[in-house]
Amino acid sequence: MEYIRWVARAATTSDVFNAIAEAHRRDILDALSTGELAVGAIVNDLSLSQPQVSKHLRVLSEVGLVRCRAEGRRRLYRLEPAQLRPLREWLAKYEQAWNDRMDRMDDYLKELQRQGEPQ
Amino acid sequence: MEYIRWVARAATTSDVFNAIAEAHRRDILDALSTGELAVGAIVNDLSLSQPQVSKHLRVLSEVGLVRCRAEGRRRLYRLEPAQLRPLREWLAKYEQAWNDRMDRMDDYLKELQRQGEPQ
DNA sequence: CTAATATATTCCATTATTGGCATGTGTCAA
DNA sequence: TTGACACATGCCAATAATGGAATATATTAG
Repeated sequence: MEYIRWVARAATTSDVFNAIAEAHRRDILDALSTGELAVGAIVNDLSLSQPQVSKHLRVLSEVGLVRCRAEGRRRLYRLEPAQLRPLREWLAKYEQAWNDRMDRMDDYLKELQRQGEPQ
Repeated sequence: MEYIRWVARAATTSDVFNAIAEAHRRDILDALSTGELAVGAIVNDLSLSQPQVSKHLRVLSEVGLVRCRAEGRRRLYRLEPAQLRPLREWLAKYEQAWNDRMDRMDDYLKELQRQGEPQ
């Protein structure tokens, strides 16, 4: 009797977090942050191969981070920054923890300062 | 004569972006956002296997997102939210693009409103 | 119509990542 | 000292993700 030992991984649910995990994809988003660009322009700007760029654009497109518009035989991609929202919101949950730490740091510095004062 | 056709991938430079790309690791960070936790507590809270949690904690540790403190035979992990900074900074670059879009949306809504007004 | 251009897609080899299981290591209790 | 407990690590199988090369598709130019 054989048992199944290997379980499928949590479907890579290609989400925004995964999309921006790749440095090349972040580079592409950075390039697009200045405005709409054709695929060829990205290829030149970043010195990546054309299929490489197309594939990364596909991933970015699937999570809604970029949108495409055809102009003649070119495809102009533009950033869709609103889709960074899940990331923003996730990060926001840590603002409090971050501020708390800063407060404690502040208290610590004040304590050092107080101890340095003459009696 | 053989040529090397397969190039090593850009060293996975396990960075913060990769660390938070995994949903389970985000779950762990979320659990730690309430305070220090032992490995066993995370295992119970998230219903993950112990080695699974330890491995994810290792990744998070390597990018500095968590820190570990020994107490007896337990390891207490705590969040190090300051290390989310690269993420914050990267995201900040898109604030402007995001605001611009919001402004345009605002203009658009105002335009709709204006058109709805009687002459 | 044909050729050239721009981009997408397919196929494939390689590497990375994940999770399960087993085991190692350190610490505490009896 | 021995055993139990808490955690880390190593090994392995499966699968995902990346990039290169070739090819398909669509659009424009001549």
